[in-house]
Parts: sequence; C-alpha cells; structure tokens
Amino acid sequence: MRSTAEARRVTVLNAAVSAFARAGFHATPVTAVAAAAGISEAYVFRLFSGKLGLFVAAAGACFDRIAEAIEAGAERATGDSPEEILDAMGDAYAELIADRDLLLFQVQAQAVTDIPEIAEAVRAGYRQVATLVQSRAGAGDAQVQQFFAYGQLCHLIVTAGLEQVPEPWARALTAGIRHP
Amino acid sequence: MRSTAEARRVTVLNAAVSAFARAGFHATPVTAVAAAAGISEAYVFRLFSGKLGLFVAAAGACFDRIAEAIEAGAERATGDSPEEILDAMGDAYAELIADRDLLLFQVQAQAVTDIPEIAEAVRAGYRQVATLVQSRAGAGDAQVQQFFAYGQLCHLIVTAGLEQVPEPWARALTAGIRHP
DNA sequence: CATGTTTGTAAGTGTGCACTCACAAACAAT
DNA sequence: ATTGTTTGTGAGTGCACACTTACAAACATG
Repeated sequence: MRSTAEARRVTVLNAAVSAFARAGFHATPVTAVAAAAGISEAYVFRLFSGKLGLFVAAAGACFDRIAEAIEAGAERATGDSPEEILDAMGDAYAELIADRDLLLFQVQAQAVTDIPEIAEAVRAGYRQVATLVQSRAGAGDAQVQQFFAYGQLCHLIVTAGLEQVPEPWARALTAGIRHP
Repeated sequence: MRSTAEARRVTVLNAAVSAFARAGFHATPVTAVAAAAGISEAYVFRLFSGKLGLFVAAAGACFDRIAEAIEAGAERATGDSPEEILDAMGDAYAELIADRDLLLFQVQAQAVTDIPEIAEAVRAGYRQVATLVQSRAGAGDAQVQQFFAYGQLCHLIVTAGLEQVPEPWARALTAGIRHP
C-alpha cells in the first residue's frame, strides 16, 4: 500500500487533463492516462467509474484550476473598477493557459457535449467561472460577455496555430491578445 | 452505374459534414457516413483517401458554405459602411447555422487540430472566411477581431446549451446573440 | 457482341481499446 | 497470529472499426 486512493485520484486527474487535452476524449485510451499517472489501467477503472467518469472528474479539476487562477488574478488588480479587475483576470487567465493543457481541455470538452454528462460538466464549469467573474469584478452583462467572447477567440487562435501565421487576416485576429 | 463519382462525392460530403458535426472525427465511423449517404462503406473509401481525407474534404465543403452565405449576406446589407455590412454578415451567419451542422463541425474540427492535415484545413477555412470579411466589409482589424470573437462565443453557447439555462450568468453570455 | 472502364458491394482481416476478474501484497484491528 | 480491508496488477474478453480484396453489374465504344 503505497498511497491513499484519494491521493492517487489527484495524480490521475492531473494526468487525465493533460492527456485528454492533446487528443480528446475518444482518441485518448485510458491506458495513456494510466501510464502518465504511473499506475495500471485496471486501477484507474477502480478509482473512477469508467472512462466517462474519469473525463467528467477531470473537467471538474480543470475548471477548479481556472476559477482559482482568475480569483487570484483579481486579487492582484491595481484598482477596483470592473475594467481593472477584468483586465487583471484576463492577465491571470493568459498566464495560466501558457502550458495549453487547460485551454485545450476546454476545447475537447466542448466537442463532446453530445454526451449529456459532459455537457452538464461544461455548464457547471462555466457557471463556476462566469459567476465568479460577474460577482468578483462587479462587471455588467456586456463586459462579462466580452470577456468570454475574447476568451473563446483565444481558443481558436491556439488550436489553429494562428500566432504562427504572418498573413494580415491572422494578424487581425490575434492583435492584442495576451501571450499566445 | 447509377451516378457519376463526382455527384456521389457531393452527396457523401453533405452526409459527412452532418455526421462528423454530431459526434466528431474519432467517434464517427465511416459506416455512419456511408449509411447516411446511402452507399456502402467500401465505396466511400474509394471516393476519398481514407477517413482523414474524407474529413478534410468535408471541412472544405463546410467553410465554402459559410463563405458563400456570408458573401450573400453582405449583398443584402442596407448600407455600405463597415458596421452595416458586418451586421448583415452576422445575420447571415446566424441564419446559416440554424441547423447547427456547420457550427458543430467547426467545433469538432478545432478539437482535432493535433492532426496536421486538419489543422491546415482549419487555417485554410478561416483564411477564406476572414479575408472575405476583412475585404468585403472594409472593416478595421479590431472590428474583424470582434466579429470572430463573438462568433466563437456563439459556438460555446450552442455546444453548452446555454440558451436553455435561465441563470443570470448564462443570460449575460447569451444576451443579444442572434438567433440561438 | 466483345472488350474495357467505371460504379458499386459483400465479406473479410487485423488491430486497438474499454472493461472485467482472479489474484497478490501491504496495512489495520483484535 | 488471524482476519479483514484497501491498494494494486496481469492476463484476459469481446467488440467496434479502419481499411482491403475479390468480385459483380451497369455503361461505353469499336
């Protein structure tokens, strides 16, 4: 008995977010997650209820990390106007997704929302983050909407690799976006 | 010999866009596409170079339809200021994605950009649409960027089913978005 | 009508993967 | 020590699916 089940679950979830982020739900065998976590495939199935349960739990971990980073970013805001807090939140988010795992996982999760359990997990994740942004920044609906619209644009820029494209249309889409 | 190969390819591509849109690249067996097109799986493999070739061709067809609709929308603009043309383009896009196939296909394609051929197809598609919007509307970079940012937000709203969510955070994200 | 070409399919083949089960070793409790 | 519980794995099982091949029927052309 090397570790408690709860500690293993955390390790596995980190490996799962990373693995699912790259290839998505259907193209990622749980063998890959197990290998990344350093345990056997069979034990992953005992720790989580099937591949679907694993993915849903990983989604929860993903959005928890995002909410945590955004809240910490708000704490570092220079002022307390909605604009300043939103800006600080944007910076924190840009910094967080530097490794791309959390960003890509969101894209992958959105792609498998035809599975009801995953759709619910995505809604729960955005509920958590959106209510946080709304209440913590004290921003109006339009500002919150804009915050998420440009966040989604960021997902497109990264998945399509637009920061590598020198043509004018790509420069227009990536202009001023923090950090890609 | 009922039909020419070229006519079959068109039929198959329509079926492919629809089928891939729902379940994505990896979860859609080419049997499903073949069945939807009313031909055998083996013939699909003769018409296209593997499942990947089929998906890439479907992506081309998808973005062609989008570009066509946006151009037709611009034609119907009430004035010829960038704002009015962009607005007409937005309406045309909102109308086009009413059946959700074209929207969901884009989301699915973004999720499998770890496959280089698909990443290139996505870039080619957005190049086509973005240059069209930029040149046809005569809009500045910031306006073009905003156009696509809110388009991407629209993808989130649909995949997560936010238009069905009555809570304040979801209302903020969906406010004023055309047609969901 | 004979020969060639294109359209179409039925029936495989091999492989990858989700999930299970029987079993073992580490630890706890009495 | 003995019994029970939790942590952990190796070795399967069965199925879905990408892709191939061999073959047949429709059409064209001389």
